[in-house]
Amino acid sequence: MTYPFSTFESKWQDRWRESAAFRADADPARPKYYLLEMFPYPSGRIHMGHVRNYTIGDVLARYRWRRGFNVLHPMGYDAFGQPAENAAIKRGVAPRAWTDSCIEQMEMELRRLGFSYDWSRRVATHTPEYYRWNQWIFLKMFEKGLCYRTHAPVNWCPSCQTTLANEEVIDGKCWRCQIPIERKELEQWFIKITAYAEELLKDLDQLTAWPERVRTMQKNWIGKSEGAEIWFWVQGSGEKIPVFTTRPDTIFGATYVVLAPEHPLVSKLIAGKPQAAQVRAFIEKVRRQSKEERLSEDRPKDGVFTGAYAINPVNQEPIPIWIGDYVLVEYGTGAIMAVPAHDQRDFLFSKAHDLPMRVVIQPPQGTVPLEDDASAWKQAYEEVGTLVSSKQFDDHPSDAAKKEIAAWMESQKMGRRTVQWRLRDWLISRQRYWGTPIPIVYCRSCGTVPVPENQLPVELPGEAPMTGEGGSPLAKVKAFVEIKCPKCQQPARRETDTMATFIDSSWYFLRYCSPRETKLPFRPEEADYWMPVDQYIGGVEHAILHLLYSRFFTKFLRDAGLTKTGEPFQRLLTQGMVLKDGAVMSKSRGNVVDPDELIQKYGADTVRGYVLFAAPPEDELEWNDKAIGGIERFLNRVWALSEKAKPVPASAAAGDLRRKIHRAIKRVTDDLESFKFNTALSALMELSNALQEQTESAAGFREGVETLVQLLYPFAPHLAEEAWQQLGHTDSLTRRTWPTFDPAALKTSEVTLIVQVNGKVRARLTAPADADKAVLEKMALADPNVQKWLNNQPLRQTVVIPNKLVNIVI
RNA sequence: GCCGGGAUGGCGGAAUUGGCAUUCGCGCCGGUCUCAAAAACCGGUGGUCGCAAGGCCGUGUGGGUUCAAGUCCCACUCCCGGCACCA
Repeated sequence: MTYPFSTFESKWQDRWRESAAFRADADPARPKYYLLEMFPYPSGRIHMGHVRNYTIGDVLARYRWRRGFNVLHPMGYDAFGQPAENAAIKRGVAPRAWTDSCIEQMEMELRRLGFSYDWSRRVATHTPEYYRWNQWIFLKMFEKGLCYRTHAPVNWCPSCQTTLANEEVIDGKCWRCQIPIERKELEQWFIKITAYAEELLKDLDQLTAWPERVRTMQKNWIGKSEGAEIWFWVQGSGEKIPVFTTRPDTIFGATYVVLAPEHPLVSKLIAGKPQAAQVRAFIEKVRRQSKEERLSEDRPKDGVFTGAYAINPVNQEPIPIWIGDYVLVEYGTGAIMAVPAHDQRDFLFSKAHDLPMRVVIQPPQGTVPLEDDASAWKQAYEEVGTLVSSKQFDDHPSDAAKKEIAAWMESQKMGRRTVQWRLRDWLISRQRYWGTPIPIVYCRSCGTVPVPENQLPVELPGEAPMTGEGGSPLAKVKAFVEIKCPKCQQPARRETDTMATFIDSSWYFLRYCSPRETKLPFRPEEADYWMPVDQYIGGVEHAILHLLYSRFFTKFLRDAGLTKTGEPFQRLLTQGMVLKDGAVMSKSRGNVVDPDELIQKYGADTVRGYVLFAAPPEDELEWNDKAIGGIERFLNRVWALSEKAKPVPASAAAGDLRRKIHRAIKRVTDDLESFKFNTALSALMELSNALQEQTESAAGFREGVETLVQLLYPFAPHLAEEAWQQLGHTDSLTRRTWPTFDPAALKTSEVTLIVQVNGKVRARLTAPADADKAVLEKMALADPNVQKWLNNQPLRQTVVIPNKLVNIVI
């Protein structure tokens, strides 16, 4: 017999909604708490990952309300994206209708879990009221020169039929469909996120309440390298080859230069040279290779001599210019200076093509010097050391020489100090229908014209032919494409690509602050009150993509004067995945557990309780169909206790029971502050077990049950509210002040100490709390068990830790 | 290769931050109730030796510090995640 959850869960959900229990309004007089969970893509039904994410958020929101905070806890839908469009292609449903019905279904299921959202702030990114501000922000960026359109090699997913940002390519595959991406040369829109690279990197240091893992991932992704650009002039021509290096200290050891096969200078260098045909054949060969093939490590480094020479600026030495497949055109300057003695890749290349090596760094004194004959080496020496054969820099330590040589070369106009980033500008054009139209018009006489602000939103047409055969569907909608130029009124064409949907989610947390605002994306004064998000919760799969873009957007909007916040998310909790049989739940594996079915069977509180109890929030959660029964039994017992306590008059708890009650308050409170929901529930179970052993006439029985119900509230709010009412209260627990514990109540008059002999537990003794060290030592030595182990041997040392232990060393 | 995280009973996981290893829950074993089963409730449950009292061993491996180590230090193994011919 389970407790009658089905009769009261919906009742409390209705009551919370009718009383607007979780409605939040900006109120500078009250401390705010902005709690946010990553909003879902409306796929139709919620899955266990959603349940876990949103349950964690709900526990914290309810707890914060009860701690007196003004809590902003909104929910919405990240509603643009490919699944809706794919459904349209497959089944002929209009994306908007499909999306709207998915939202409806999802919201019903979310409501059945009793989450404490301020539903009045709901946003959905596919509405013109929302996406017009994507366009508005895009135009602001365009004004500031942060949006540009250019012809570039881009990532193309042949299955999704669209371009992708670098962040959307995982292991050379599309993040959405796992299909290997291709390179294409296309004209596309980019956002200059690299303009914020330095700040995005630097501010990671402020994010001390983010998981180290996420900060490291972002740091790696941004990839800052400090070094120098060095200019090598081509012998007998006016051409300059800039190379980037992080090791200017090795410049005197540069014995050749290597260009990427795609380097723009190649054709000039080989013109009229006998090597020309061979070079062209090599470039053709490289072009035919896939990116993975070319980048796979431990394959021999292939290359070819151009016939041209460059001058090493520091010693005027002519050195050969090669082309090599290990040099990437998209990083640095697409060309390198090769120092085979001190770079492993150059070392391997020089071995393969019999190129000269020169040692310019010797290991620090006291270690074995390098063999003079470098041809016998097995690998390059990449460590620090002392410079040799480097003219005026001889005997300088290599790490200091990095800066000295770079500065000297800058003064001699041989190059400049510079920084390279791995981060690329963000490609945002998508050749898809279901997204925000890019608010740009192309005019024959005026060129690229931004749509004027007063003409926003550029509405997405309700229908477009979607064939799945590629090409932007909007290009086929005449009424959309053909327009008069906003500047000269001559016939012009609209941009027909849509924006990457990651733009939608890059500022939605600001929109929640003023979800119905019509003049601006959000009201600055409201954002100033609510922002930053105090606690953000979501999956670690967004560690780079969404979190990096959101940080960038926030910084841009700050610089545009709309918000004072520079970092959107103060604290970040990345919840672990929900697994079944050791694997992520998926339809194709057939290991999906449907949350809604479980709610029917066990009730929302049990499902919530289980996902909180089964594992710490950051860890993976292995679903166990049997273990959920443990939570069911626990909640049943709480229900039974509240029924038992109903007729019992209040009486003050004392002694042991009082201690257990206050201990539970302390533990649950501490655990909520540090997100240890699993141990918080353990503490509640212990209190419940302790009450179970009491008769209802025991002093403080009612107090114990009432405390249990109060502490259970954030985890199982429906049951707690119902039980609270059963116990004769008329107020809702939602706004009732969180219980506090009395530190004095935690103390006991007697404590059990352990007695160790040589570090092993040999006896236990009961002593008054805070007893004197000498007294405890005496008691311990008098214990018969201890006597037996001491066996009259002389004592060497005795360690006494009051209230804990006595350790006797013999 | 570089960076980040981890390894504790049959299982999920605890351990007041150096002080009784395994809270709590699942599973399993035994019992109560029942014609029976389920549910519920009660008891037990790291390994090993022992009739018992009790002993010995035990937190990935090897060493160290300490009266005392899951926790600190050194060296390693394996697993998970990120980056990577990035110059």
